[in-house]
Amino acid sequence: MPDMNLSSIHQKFVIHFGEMGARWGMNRTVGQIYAVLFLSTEALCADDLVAALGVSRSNVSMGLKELQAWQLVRLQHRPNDRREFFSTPSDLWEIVRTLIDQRKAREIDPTLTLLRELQLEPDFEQSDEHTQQRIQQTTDMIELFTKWYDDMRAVDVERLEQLLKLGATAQKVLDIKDKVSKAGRQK
Amino acid sequence: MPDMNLSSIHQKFVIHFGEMGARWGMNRTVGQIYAVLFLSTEALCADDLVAALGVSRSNVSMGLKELQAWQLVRLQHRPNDRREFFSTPSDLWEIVRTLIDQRKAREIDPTLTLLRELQLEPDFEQSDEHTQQRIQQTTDMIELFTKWYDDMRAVDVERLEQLLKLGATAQKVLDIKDKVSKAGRQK
DNA sequence: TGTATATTTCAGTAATTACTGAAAATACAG
DNA sequence: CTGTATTTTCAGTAATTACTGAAATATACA
Repeated sequence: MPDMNLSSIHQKFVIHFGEMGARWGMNRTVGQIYAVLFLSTEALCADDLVAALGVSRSNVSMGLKELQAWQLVRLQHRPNDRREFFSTPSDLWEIVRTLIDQRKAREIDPTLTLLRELQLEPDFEQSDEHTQQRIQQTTDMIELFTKWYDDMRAVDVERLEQLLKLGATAQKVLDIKDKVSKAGRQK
Repeated sequence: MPDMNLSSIHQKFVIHFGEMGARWGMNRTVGQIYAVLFLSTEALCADDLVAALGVSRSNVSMGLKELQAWQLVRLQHRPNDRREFFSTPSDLWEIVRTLIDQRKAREIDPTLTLLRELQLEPDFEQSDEHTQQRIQQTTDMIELFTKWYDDMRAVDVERLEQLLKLGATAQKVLDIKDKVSKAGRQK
């Protein structure tokens, strides 16, 4: 329950991010802290967050620690002030990239590792065709998406937009090409 | 703890999916049930899963219900058998699509809805420039990815592969185009 | 309709995760 | 060093989520 002087817009945003926090692999408090920082014009210190959210100081401390582990916040200092101030990157695509990176590291990479290990086991060749295929196909699909994303990672926002829009166009072009060659074969 | 006659490969796979289940927005049992079905050659009934996983019948029932809510399993019947048998789609890209759809519905769509609502609020215009920008940019980025994914959704696996590989190529082409035009301007 | 089989529901309990307050550790100015 | 401001740790507790067994419900068909 935010009990500070947050505007109605800010309040709704923060409460929503709190609710979503859990679904995004964090928890309510972490989500809310992030929401406050994301909308804040300036960097905030732990006590600002306590005031904004009405949770305990220790909870904010743990939340900030987790956000640092996610690399989603930046730490900075002010002259003649020993408190730590936190902010979020101003570039949204950078934030999204970090989020994808982190979730990939937690949700995809361990599975890819396991799948590769399974394929190296002596038992693998002995297991039934279906199991081998499932494991092989899953590995391939993860690798396909991973490689694509690695390419996108490097790119800036304008370029990202170009590339994603291009995907749609390219698909149409390939569709037409396909229809033409099929028609040719049939006649 | 799987206590049935699962091969070493199957066991490791099932245990891993159980551990990951929680990170994927399900829980251990649901993840394990899915893993068993995913590797199984044939459709399985609830009691097969009880035997394979050593959890209670009711737990399996709830797990299957959840997997049905996710639309990740298919229900089928056998002649002269009133039990329900479950299987997973054989097309992996279909499974991945369903997974993305579901997680998008749970993790992205509600946020997009909120962001749009916030922009329609009378207070929105009054709020500071930074807040307006953050909300607007977030909306735009979600919509960009959503539109791209909607295009990819329709496509089959071979085409998907083409398109994702194309992304990387297209990027290189755009890079070169960029360098050339920059060089031209500088000289 | 009755009976056997299969599935679901749900109250109670176990396990996990989140949060707090108090104490400990850290940082630094005088 | 000493004192003060700040952050972290952690044991205890609260809240949430997962799981079980028993009872209730549903289904097929004799």
